[in-house]
Amino acid sequence: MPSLTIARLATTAGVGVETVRFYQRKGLMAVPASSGAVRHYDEADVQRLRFIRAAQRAGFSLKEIAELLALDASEDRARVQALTRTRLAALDAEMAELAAARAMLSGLLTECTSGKAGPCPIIATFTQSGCH
Amino acid sequence: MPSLTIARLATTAGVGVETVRFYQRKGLMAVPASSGAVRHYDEADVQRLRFIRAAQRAGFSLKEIAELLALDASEDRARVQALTRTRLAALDAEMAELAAARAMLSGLLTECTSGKAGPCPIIATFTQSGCH
DNA sequence: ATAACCTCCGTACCGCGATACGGAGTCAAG
DNA sequence: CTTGACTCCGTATCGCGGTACGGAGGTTAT
Repeated sequence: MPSLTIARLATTAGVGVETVRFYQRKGLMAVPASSGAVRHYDEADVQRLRFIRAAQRAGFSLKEIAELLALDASEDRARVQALTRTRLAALDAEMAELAAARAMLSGLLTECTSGKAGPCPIIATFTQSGCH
Repeated sequence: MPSLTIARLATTAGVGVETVRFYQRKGLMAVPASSGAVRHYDEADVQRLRFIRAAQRAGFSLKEIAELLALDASEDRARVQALTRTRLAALDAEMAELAAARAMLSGLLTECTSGKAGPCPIIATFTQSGCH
C-alpha cells in the first residue's frame, strides 16, 4: 500500500500542501485518522484531488464539487445530471457574454487602429455606454 | 446644472450607494470637493459609472478600468489598444476553456442519461481525470 | 420644530479560492 | 544525537468586488 506524506500527495496531484489542508477544512477531503502524529495518504486521496481539479476545470465551484463527491458515494445519477445541466447552462451564458464582449472589443480595436482623428473609439464607447 | 446626491447618482447609473463609495476609495472616481457637508454629483459622474459598468462587461478588472479612465484624459491610443489586445487574448483563452468544459460535460451528460448500468460517467470522468 | 429620511465616514464583514506564518512536534540521514 | 527537512495546527493575510453597520450630522416635508 502506497503511503504518502501530505507533501508527496500534494505534488503528485499537482497542488500545494496548503491547498490540501484548505480542502480538508472545506470538507472536500477527510483528514485521515492516522495512528501516530503524521497523517498518511494513499492513491484514493490522489484521485480525489484530481477529481477536484478536473471538476474545477469544468467550472464547478468547490461547494458544487463537495456535492458531486458526496454523490459519488450515493450513486444519485439524477442529481449529478441536474448539477451538470445547471453547469452547462451557466457555461452557455458565460460564453455568450464573452462572445459579445469579444465582438465589441475586436470591432473597436479595428476602428481605433485604422487611424482617424478624434477621441479613441474604445474609450468613447465605454463613455457613451452604447455597447451592449 | 444637474446636481445629484449620491443616492440619485447611484440609482441613475444602476449601482448601489456603497458601490459608488467603494469606487471612490479605489480611485476610480474622485470624491467631489463640495462646498458644504453634502457632496454633489453631475452627469459626468453618471457617465463615469456607466463607463465602469461597460468596461466590466468587456471583462476588464477594476484596476484596468482605472488605467483606461486615466488614458481617457491622456489620449494614449496605443496604450488603450494594447490593453484591449491583452483583453481580447484573455477572452479567447477563457472562451476556449469554457468551450472545452462545455463539450466534455455535454458529452458526458448524454452518456450518463442514456441508461447503462455501472458508475455514472460524469463522476467516473472526474475520478479518472482523463478529460482534458 | 420635529419626524423621517438622507449623507458622510470609518470600519467590519461577505464569498471565493487560496496562500503565508509561526511554533511545536516528528522523522530520517549523517 | 544533532541537524535539517518535514508535519501539524491555528490563525492571518491576500486579491477581488463588493455589501453592511453604526453614529453623527444635514435636509426635507408636514
